[in-house]
Amino acid sequence: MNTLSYGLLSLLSKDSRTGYELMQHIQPFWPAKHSQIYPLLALLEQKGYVEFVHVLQSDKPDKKVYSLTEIGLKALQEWIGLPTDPPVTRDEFALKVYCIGLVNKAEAMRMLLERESYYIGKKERYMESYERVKGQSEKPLEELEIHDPMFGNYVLVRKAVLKVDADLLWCEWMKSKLK
Amino acid sequence: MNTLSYGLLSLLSKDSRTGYELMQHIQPFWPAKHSQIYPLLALLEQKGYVEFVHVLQSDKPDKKVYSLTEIGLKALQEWIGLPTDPPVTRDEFALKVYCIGLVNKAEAMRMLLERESYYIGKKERYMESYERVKGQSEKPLEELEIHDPMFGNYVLVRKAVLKVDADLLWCEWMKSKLK
DNA sequence: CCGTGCATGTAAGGTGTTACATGATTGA
DNA sequence: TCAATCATGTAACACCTTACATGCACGG
Repeated sequence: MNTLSYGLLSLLSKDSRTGYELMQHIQPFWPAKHSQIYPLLALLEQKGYVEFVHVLQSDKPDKKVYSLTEIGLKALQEWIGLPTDPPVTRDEFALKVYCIGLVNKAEAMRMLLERESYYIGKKERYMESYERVKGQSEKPLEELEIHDPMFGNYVLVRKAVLKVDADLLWCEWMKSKLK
Repeated sequence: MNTLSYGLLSLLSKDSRTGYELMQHIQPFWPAKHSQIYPLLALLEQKGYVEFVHVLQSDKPDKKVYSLTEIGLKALQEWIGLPTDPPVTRDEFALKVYCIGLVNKAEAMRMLLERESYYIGKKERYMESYERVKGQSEKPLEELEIHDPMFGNYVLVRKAVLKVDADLLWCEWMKSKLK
């Protein structure tokens, strides 16, 4: 049972989902391709942590809708209390910034602006998520507390926005350094 | 030639270093173990991107001090201009936060405080790096510009501090949510 | 007509971690 | 005395990405 497996259980603790949907929704937390997820779902099913129903579709391909079982829920709850690995980030851009003196100012500025617009796009998508969470929540977001179903979504969107704001602040600061 | 290989060239563009030192200094940008670095250095040497001298030591084990060659520098400069992969972060804690409603408030608070003290420790280490950079720089840091040797270090420490401050801000905000 | 989305799966290859191997010095 | 640091390397395993495979519907 690796972290990705528990991540899949985490998502399934809120909604029943297909492998395809799980693949899409786990990206912000733990990027993974479908080729990694489908075999893990088969394993989780073997262990009895999840079960699925076949749903036949005529226009689209048939699908398997997975849901969490009782013993899957127990495994998930145990995992939450266990020691948590520190986050790991790998950023190719940081390596390039380290030796940015090897290129001229104009080239460095071009790279920075490209990265900045990447962060701007990310921020836009986070704001959309924020609106979606607001729409799906019954209470105003500030009143949500730990046992509300949208609590996790809410606090994680907040985390993502704070992070991308820090990145954008750094870009702004960097631009003044490259003038 | 993968990203880690270029990362090693990036570090070597500033100083000649042993594999062991490269392993230590690349951690903040691109975490890697020595078992991954030593074989890559051998490959880079085969390709002529780096060269090394044996340095015999009596008290400590002998070492190989690697440095960047002319053609290694050219390869590095070309890579900088190439499209840059987006950063990838995998954070087990975020997955747990997503379904944090499965545990009680006290347990959630315990986990949050643990993560907060992890960030506090990180911030301390970044402040130490900041002081080290300040000590090694000839000019005041605010006056450094792109072609100064400490520029990369300076702007990356700044980036790391902004990031960890955002994380600590989120922890503070979360604590009020769990009261 | 061509690409994208939906939906599942396998195979091969590249990347990253853990463990094995050695051995002197230094500090707790 | 036990662990950590320095210093290199290999082997086995786990994890992740890319490519192969199929096929219908829909929009540009």
